[in-house]
Amino acid sequence: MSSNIRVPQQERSIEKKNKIIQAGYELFSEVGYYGTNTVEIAKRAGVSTGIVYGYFEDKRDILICVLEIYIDKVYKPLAQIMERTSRPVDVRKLALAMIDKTIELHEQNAKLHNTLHSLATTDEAVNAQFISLENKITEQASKQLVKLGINPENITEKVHLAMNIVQSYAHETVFDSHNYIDYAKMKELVCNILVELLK
Amino acid sequence: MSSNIRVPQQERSIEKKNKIIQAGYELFSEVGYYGTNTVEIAKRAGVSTGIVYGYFEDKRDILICVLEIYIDKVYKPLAQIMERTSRPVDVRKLALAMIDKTIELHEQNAKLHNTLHSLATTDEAVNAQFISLENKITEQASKQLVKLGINPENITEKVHLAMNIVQSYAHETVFDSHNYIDYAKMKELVCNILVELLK
Amino acid sequence: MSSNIRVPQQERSIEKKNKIIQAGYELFSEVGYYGTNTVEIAKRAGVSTGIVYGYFEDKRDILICVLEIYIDKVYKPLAQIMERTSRPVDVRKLALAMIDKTIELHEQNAKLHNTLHSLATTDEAVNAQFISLENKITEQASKQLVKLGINPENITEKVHLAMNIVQSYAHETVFDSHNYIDYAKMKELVCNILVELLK
Amino acid sequence: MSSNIRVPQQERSIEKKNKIIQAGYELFSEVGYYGTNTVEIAKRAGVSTGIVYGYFEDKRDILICVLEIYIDKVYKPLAQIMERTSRPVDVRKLALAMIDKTIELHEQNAKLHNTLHSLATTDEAVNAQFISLENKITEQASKQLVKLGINPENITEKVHLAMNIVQSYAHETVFDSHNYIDYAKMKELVCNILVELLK
DNA sequence: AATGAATGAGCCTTCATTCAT
DNA sequence: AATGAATGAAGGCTCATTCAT
Repeated sequence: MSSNIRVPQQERSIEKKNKIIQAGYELFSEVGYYGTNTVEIAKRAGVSTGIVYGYFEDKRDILICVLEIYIDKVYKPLAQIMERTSRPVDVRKLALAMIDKTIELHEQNAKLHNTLHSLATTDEAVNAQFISLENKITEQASKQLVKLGINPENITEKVHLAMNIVQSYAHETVFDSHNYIDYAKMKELVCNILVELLK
Repeated sequence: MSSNIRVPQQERSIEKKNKIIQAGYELFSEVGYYGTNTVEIAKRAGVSTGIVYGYFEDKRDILICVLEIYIDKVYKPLAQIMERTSRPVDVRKLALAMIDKTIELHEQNAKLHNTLHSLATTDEAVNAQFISLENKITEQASKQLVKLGINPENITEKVHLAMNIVQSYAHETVFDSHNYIDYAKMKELVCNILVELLK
Repeated sequence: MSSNIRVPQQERSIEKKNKIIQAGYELFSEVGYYGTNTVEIAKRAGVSTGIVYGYFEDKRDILICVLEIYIDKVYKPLAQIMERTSRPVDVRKLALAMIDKTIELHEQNAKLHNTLHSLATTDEAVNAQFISLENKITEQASKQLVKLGINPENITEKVHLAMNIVQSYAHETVFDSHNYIDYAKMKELVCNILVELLK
Repeated sequence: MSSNIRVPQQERSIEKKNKIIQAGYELFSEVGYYGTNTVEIAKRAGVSTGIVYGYFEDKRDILICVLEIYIDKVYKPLAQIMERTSRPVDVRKLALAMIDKTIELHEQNAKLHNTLHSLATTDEAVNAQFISLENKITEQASKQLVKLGINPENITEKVHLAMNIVQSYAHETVFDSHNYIDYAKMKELVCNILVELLK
């Protein structure tokens, strides 16, 4: 029963719940969801196995909470950049800021990102969360750009596409796997594309 | 021991090995790597559980083979499109062809793609294969484009970026999760970007 | 240690202990001993988990107390019927009264009865309590019947057997599982047997 | 899936399945259903834990099979006594035979009987099996008695009641818990009742 | 006397892998 | 080369009991 799950109101409890989520965050990042077991999560969080099930329905429930944290971590900084942008917009500068922040976020979360994305294939709730995240980002950015005077024609498609391109690029850069690629040059290309797209 | 693994020379054996790989391919696609067990793979392949370990070292070894097949399936059709393109190049037409083929490939393999990508996070060999695939595609496409008269400046970066953008778009379209997106319009945008990038 | 178990002398404490026993009574009845957990008992009793172990040694100890209550609930009403019977005895009427009361008791306690009986198999103390209950009933009824002028020959055996037969019948009736049985007719047969037995 | 459960056709397999059931039979008898764990069942059966789940869906499934065996063990001998009785019927002799056989059966199975009966409270399938057993015995005995010339009036009720009385008595005797009871005398009383009931 | 969060042993079950045939 | 029954370690989860407050 979901009703048996503790909704921690005391500070200490919230702290403990967060510790477990944090432990899950780390372990899922390091060795994936299936490479992590509940005993390990408990150990890392510094609690007993049993109490984990005092705070979470099951292992998947921890994942869902980790996902929430992840989404917050990713969404907020990007939203902030958009919010803080004011007229007149320097699209190139804005693009650059978004790229750099996305890279930074990816550096911290790339492995978890992959793990979560793969689980989205089998878990509808996880998938739904991801979709909703993209919705939120696209919507917020679109509105803000229009407000800032960007041509509103097909703005949603443009922004969504821009987001994907930036994501792709950040992923590339972080994993830095292709040594024949000049990532600085590529960044410039990405910037150009974004500028062109939103002009 | 790797030395105990049969290298099937007899026709029948090769056939059987391929059946197992095919079964793995299907099951990993349908329910993911961790949702598949070896008994199920054997059953689907129409062989005994035991013999699976006559052809493969372990479950992961099947995955590696599935990955090879996957890579072939994805690489060849795209390479073919490039090969068959001849002067004078209509970049827009070529871009469109690549997009459509990528979408088609994604439609058939998207779930497996996700599964494999996530495993790449924890399995270096899987990761390496993916990187090598991208290398191959980029390299081949770059050479061909140069041969066809496209401006060779930063061609590798351009092609790689183009690839990523197409991938992103294909993924979006196939999963079609954002109902506020006009995917036809977005495709046009993608085409424009590619044309601009490679002109 | 048994010495750490509080013997509640304060009214409030006794009340609380009884509440726990009552909660145990209900839950053991509803879902059996193994289907009940101590957290649930505490919740139903309106006390904390911890304090349960202030009043009881362990979960089994609660069971023992529930058993005592159960025995009282069953013994007293039957004893009363015997006590209140006076000369001249109408054996048929008495038999009927006992049958009806036994049915009534069974209706309220049949599931707990089963649960307790099964535990008697593995728990000697539980078993002893049951035996002692039957002893008490048999003894009291025998004495009373003799006092009322019933033939004392083998009276203990007769009474004990009569008890068992009534029990059996009550169980049948309450669970009413065999739809081919005319329970009213069977009741008549039981009555006849008892009358014949005690004449 | 039930389809994954091996239906053992090979002799060896049947043997092994029976060994597991036998182990369950013994352990459930000795320490009850909840006092038995699957590792113990496997150990006693001389097999591994895993293979238990090759033959049975889960622990409860073993119970169901044990129940089937139990029912056979109880039903067949009693049915046989009825079958082998021929005209002219000596009801007292028949009653005695049934009593003695019931006692014998109880001696071997009383503890399991209790365990199963208690589980019937929480498990509808177990309960249904018990009811069906009683149905079978009653029906068969009734038919046979009528065939043998016993007065058919209310025969079902009479037989069912007789069964219950014999059961009760057997239970008493086997557990021999009341040392003030002369069980031989009581047996005589039971016989008288049965003779009277069926005359 | 009381709370309820915390503990951790133990349970049922799964599944990659091995082995007797 | 092939079978599929068998193994047993490991995982998720529960719950009687304890303990810090």
